[in-house]
Amino acid sequence: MSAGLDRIDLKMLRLLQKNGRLTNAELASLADVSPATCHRRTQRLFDDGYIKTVRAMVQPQMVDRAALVMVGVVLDRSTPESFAQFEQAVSKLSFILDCNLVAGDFDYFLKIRVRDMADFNRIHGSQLIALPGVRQTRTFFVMKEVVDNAPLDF
Amino acid sequence: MSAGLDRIDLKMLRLLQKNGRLTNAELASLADVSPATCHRRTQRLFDDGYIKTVRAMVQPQMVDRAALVMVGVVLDRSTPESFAQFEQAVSKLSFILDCNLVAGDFDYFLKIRVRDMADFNRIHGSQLIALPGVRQTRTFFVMKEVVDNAPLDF
DNA sequence: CTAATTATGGAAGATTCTTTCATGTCGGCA
DNA sequence: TGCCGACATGAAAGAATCTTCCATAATTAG
Repeated sequence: MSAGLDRIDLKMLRLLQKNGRLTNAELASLADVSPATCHRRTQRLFDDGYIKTVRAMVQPQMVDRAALVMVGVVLDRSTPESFAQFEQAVSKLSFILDCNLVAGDFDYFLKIRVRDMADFNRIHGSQLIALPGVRQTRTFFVMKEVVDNAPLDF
Repeated sequence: MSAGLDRIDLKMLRLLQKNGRLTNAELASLADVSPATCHRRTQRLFDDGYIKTVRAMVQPQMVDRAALVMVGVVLDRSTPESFAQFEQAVSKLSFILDCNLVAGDFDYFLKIRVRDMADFNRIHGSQLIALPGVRQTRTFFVMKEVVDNAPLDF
């Protein structure tokens, strides 16, 4: 698997992914190492970039972002400049959770969270179709979230 | 906005979403409350379900999951039983990060992380098309991740 | 086999957590 | 207005945890 990670590192990564609030003492106990070693190893996992951040997963419904929408986007032209312009504009829209350049019938796929359908319609009309170089969008309203942002399995 | 959350709660939620490793003392200082109050409020945010979990965000490349794929799925029949069977099977596949029932040309959208394209092809042939009730799948390989799992804006 | 490098756990001072308690704030009600 | 109850707040202090130092053990290179 990944160079530089032994069995203990992997165990710690999995534990921290499941529960980022484990204290160093708890993690040490679960990973069968001393608190001192655990502390050093955890620091290394952060310093070397194995863990990007630790994030509290806020329940969307609780902060009025219950509606999830997937949007396929086709651009006018498939030039690097067109792509770059689109991507730069997308990065400034905070309601866009995912934006991926894909191979297939679309150029980009967006994952968007908003308050409700009315909110999405407003945003679609005013901000999405106004993104640079957009020829066409196809909207897929999410009716049921079966799996949402599952932890990485490794 | 959300009932039961004042300005301080929202600030704490945003801070914890950005950095789930903030100590209580740090969070208290950033939110301009005493550590005692901060501690009580944080506990309430967890107990009342505003924060689902805290998760270390593991860099996929570092654990050999560099390939991202979006898959649109169409089922044979649109019956509740068919949907339920499909969803139950999907929930057991740990490489599926997102699974959403959508309105539009597909029944479901999947977001999948694997090692590489070869790995996906193997999984597609052996596990995806074998899911119960699948009539057709359409695969969109992600060529560039522009925005990946951005924090909620609220 | 030896030496150098690296990793490990115990120990201890510094920091932080967590609870208690007295005080302060707000809204309802006579 | 004045009183009361419910709730929130910050200071304080014992308990727990963090973080670093150090001597030792394990691993690797030559």
